[in-house]
Amino acid sequence: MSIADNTPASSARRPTIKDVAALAGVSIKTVSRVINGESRVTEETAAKVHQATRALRYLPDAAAAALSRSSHETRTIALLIASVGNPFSSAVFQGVEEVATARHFAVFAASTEGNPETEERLVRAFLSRNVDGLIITPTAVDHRAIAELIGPNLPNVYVDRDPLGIAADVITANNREAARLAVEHLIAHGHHRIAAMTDQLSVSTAVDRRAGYIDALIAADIPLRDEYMIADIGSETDGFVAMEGLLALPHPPTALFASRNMAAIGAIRVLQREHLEHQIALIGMDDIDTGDLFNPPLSVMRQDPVQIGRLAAERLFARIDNDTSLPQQIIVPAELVARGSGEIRHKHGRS
Amino acid sequence: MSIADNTPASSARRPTIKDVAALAGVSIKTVSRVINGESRVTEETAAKVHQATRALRYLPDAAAAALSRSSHETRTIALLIASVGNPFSSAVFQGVEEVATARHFAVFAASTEGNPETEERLVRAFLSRNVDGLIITPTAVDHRAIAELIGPNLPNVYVDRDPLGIAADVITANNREAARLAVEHLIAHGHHRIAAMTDQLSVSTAVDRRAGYIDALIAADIPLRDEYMIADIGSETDGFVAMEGLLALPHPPTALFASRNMAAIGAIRVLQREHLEHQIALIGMDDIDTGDLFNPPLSVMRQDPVQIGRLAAERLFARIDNDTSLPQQIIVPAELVARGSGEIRHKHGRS
DNA sequence: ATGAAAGCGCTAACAC
DNA sequence: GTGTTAGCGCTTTCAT
Repeated sequence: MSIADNTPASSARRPTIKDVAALAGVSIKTVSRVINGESRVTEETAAKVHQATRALRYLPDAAAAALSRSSHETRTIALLIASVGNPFSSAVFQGVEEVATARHFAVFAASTEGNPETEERLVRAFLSRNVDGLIITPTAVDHRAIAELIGPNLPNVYVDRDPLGIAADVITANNREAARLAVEHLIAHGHHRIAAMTDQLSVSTAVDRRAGYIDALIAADIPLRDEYMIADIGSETDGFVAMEGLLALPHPPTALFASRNMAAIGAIRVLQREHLEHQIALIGMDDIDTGDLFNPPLSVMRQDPVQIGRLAAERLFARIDNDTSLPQQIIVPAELVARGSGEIRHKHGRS
Repeated sequence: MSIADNTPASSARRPTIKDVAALAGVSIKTVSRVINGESRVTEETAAKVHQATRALRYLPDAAAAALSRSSHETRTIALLIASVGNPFSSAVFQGVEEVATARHFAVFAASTEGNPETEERLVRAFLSRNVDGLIITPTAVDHRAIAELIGPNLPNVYVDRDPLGIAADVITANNREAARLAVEHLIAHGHHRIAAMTDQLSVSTAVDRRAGYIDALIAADIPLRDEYMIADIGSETDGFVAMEGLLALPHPPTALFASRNMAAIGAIRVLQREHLEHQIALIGMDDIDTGDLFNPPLSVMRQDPVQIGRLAAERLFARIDNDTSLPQQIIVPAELVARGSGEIRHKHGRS
């Protein structure tokens, strides 16, 4: 150790396979064999290599390995969700992560925030990073451009909504039926003046849930009223404002089907403020985990977003494993959870 | 086009920089220059290249680029959260994503589920994938091994909890003060018999919040009671069971500080079942977004996990940008949100 | 059972 | 302004 110790500090560099080979006194190919568990190596040689990797804290460079591997697989998938801040999206992520982890895949997750430009930017970013597949919550636009971008050879699966203009694997809830059941439940509790709040109608789930609402009313011979069918609810504030509007009608509804959790939350805030929470029935869709603690406890059509995520990941891995069957549409049924707010009966006599 | 068209289908392969160069009639280096916006290229040449990239739907291979770039940066960071299913973790993710997206970085996100082995496995997986930095929610173990794994040159920042045994950038809430304020608030409403639920005491946040609870009691000359200090609450069920235990005491508490949202939720379920929700005061920590809709509305010390995520990401990017200052401890204050449950006064006369 | 050489897709360094 | 060469860290192919 000289006074001016200007050895090119190898400590700053991450060790490479070369360093391991040098320390173990073998060729890099042998190190590669040991790391990848190819068996044609002596116990003794393998031991030397293992010792060297541990001594250097060597971790293989996955990107370099992927590059040289003929398949180019990175053991990485991408997940595009609506928003990291949305409990539904998080639950989907949870399901995806569960399956991906079991397969030793890493997950890139990002939010589109419903924005098509963001969606496309993210798809490009992840394609560029050589993901082995994509799970996408589609935004409300023609998805042919996205599909062309992804190309015919890279596995991709859609969740929550049908992508417009393309045939692909899709995992969704039984939106239309679930909405119909919810509204039938309200009708069974004596309601005729039933309002519905949905997302913007360019989103397939909104269309489907609205259709289910209409199905139920028609089946019960209840005339549709335009002023009860509120679309474009994209935030709690939208739900809040819409509920205020409903209450201001000459004939306000006696029940509400809120087809998104944001809509339900906004509406409940108004109902509680007006002390109508025990007068007007409400069924949400998208569960809120603590809905049982609300005043009154919130009845919902409970989707199973974790399961949706799991199934999406399983479908994706099936494609990654070269399943070439036709695109599948998988439906995860929602179930009615009656906790109170949806069982408020219509009291005849209110205006 | 011959009858037996067995051209090696170039359509199956992703186009490379070579394909673009060939189509544009230039060298690959020129394509590289155009892609990376290095200016020393004729307008005309650039146009040809752009046209070729569009025609082939070319996307550069980020991994190969990173490998050849001397810095080896991948514009990718990793985030280890407690659990994707936990709203607090999701909010942290939201803050991180916001900042990362602005810097055009992609985010690997994964859950440790509080498991040290999982944490180490994930760190290895992400190091191997050449992330440019890590944001970690530390599990309750000595982190020197993890720190050695990461090495001295890779930026890493910790969130929510102090990592044990190492000095590093950490972003946390003001856990001790927040807990003290919460308990003081309960004392100010006439309570002396105040219980506290915390996580396992190997987690720094639990220790700090418990200390704040003790601070408040000591300052008010209220004797500590072991049976009121419940640790190891790791799930809603734990909170539920603990609350049942508290109610079964000879002298049950008249107020509760629930230092995790799971604890609060479990406790409220018991209180509602026993119709005590308007008798026993409760303040949570970790906000529940819809706590205002509970019966009664839930008072909390509201942390700002999105802000914690943002600050963590900003700190990480500062390190990535070669900030070499000493490790920083950043505190994000929690604020008292008084919505009702925490303002229930002690009614003298109850046993 | 082990190693040498070529090359994955790209950028760095240097030529012209 | 543009092209050539070398090489990032690894796996593949082929030799020994």
